[in-house]
Amino acid sequence: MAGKRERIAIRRIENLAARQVTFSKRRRGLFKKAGELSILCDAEVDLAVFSATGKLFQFASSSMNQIIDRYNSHSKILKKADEPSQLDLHEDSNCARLRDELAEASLWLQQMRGEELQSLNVQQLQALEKSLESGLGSVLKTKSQKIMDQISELERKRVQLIEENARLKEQASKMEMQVAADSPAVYEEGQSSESVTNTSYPRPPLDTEDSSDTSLRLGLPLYNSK
Amino acid sequence: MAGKRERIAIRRIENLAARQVTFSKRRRGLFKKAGELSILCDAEVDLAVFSATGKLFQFASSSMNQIIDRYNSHSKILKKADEPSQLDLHEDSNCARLRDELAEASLWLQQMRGEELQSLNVQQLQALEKSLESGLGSVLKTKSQKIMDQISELERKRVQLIEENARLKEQASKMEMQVAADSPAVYEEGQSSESVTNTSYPRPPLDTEDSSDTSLRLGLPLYNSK
DNA sequence: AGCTATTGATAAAC
DNA sequence: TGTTTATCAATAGCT
Repeated sequence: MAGKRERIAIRRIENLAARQVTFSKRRRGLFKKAGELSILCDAEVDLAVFSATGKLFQFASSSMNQIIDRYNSHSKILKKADEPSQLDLHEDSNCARLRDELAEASLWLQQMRGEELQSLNVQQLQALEKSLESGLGSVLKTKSQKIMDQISELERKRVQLIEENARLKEQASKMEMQVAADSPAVYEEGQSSESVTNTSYPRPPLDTEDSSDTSLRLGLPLYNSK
Repeated sequence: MAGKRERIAIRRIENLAARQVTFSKRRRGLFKKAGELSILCDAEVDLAVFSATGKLFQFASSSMNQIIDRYNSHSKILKKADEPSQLDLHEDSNCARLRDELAEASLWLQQMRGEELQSLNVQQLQALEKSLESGLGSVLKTKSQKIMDQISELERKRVQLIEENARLKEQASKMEMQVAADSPAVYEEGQSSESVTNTSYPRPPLDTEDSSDTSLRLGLPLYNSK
């Protein structure tokens, strides 16, 4: 009949229909397991899944997140029916206001992230676009400034090191001459002479420790939580 | 050896040790499946799990949520750890968490608007930049789509009106001929003839009512989601 | 949407 | 916590 199942690699399913079917199946499985974990282990589990088409599916074991669900789907009615008194009796007006504000803020955050946009009209979308462009501009400006600051700081440290290096080389040179005066037969001047010359034309390898630190913070990601 | 597995009922595991073991195992399983779903189906998956002791575990498939994790998890953990019993302080902890969440959301909204950026490091700024670009892309896409939809709708209505206009003009023409037959001495044909001709070359003023309606929806706000 | 053969998850024991 | 094993549960490929 059916079911010559094979293991599948965990990478994006290219076929659209197959991807949608798998999404539907696995999503239900995930939500089921989320619910089981919250019940079995007395844990709070908040789960949100956005399909590639932007549709939102949400699970929340806590009452607070159930409130946010109100904005999105049907789940409120179901959850409320399960525990009607738990929530309604304990909430004062202050709490209710907080919830509303949070729900609104959440919706705004979603929309700034490009989700839940269908309910907005063209003018609202344009306002959002303007806001995002403006924010992006500030972010880019701040980032540039921070990077420039780091470069300046790096340059300052580099100059400092060069000066220190020159001092040290001069010191070494003096000591060497002293040593040479004590035992004139031995020649070891070549290396230190070259080093002193180099301080006039500083080269990258000099500030090894400092530059590696800075370049990490500048460009490369250190962590990936996924 | 080991492993005479039995099915278990989905209810709170009373034994603490067993509950913790199960929490650890099932949590890992849940996060694994969350990751698989996000990759396989190109979906965004955000998952947060609080243990009964208040420890937070989070998974997020989007870059922004990864940053949110790092940015906020510390305070969340501290806040949660302060609450000893969830039964006694259920109401208070709810409110406290609401306040925390709201504060976090507000900060994020500010930062997405380009404010309060100084506390972020370059890496966080870069993630924010990426998120804003992504959101902006979605907004532009949605806006374009909405505008195109409105144009299509407008075109559809226009065609409809042209057809209706043609029908009406034909009808009028017939009635006129009838009238002319009744009183042949009176000449009034010029106007109607011109109108019929015009249906072949539709002009803007024809769809007055419809175009004003559409331009309103295009440019001016009709609704406000708040 | 249903149906199975398989893979995958995990309860129990160490 | 990590490992192992026997079982149960989820689901890939078909219809």
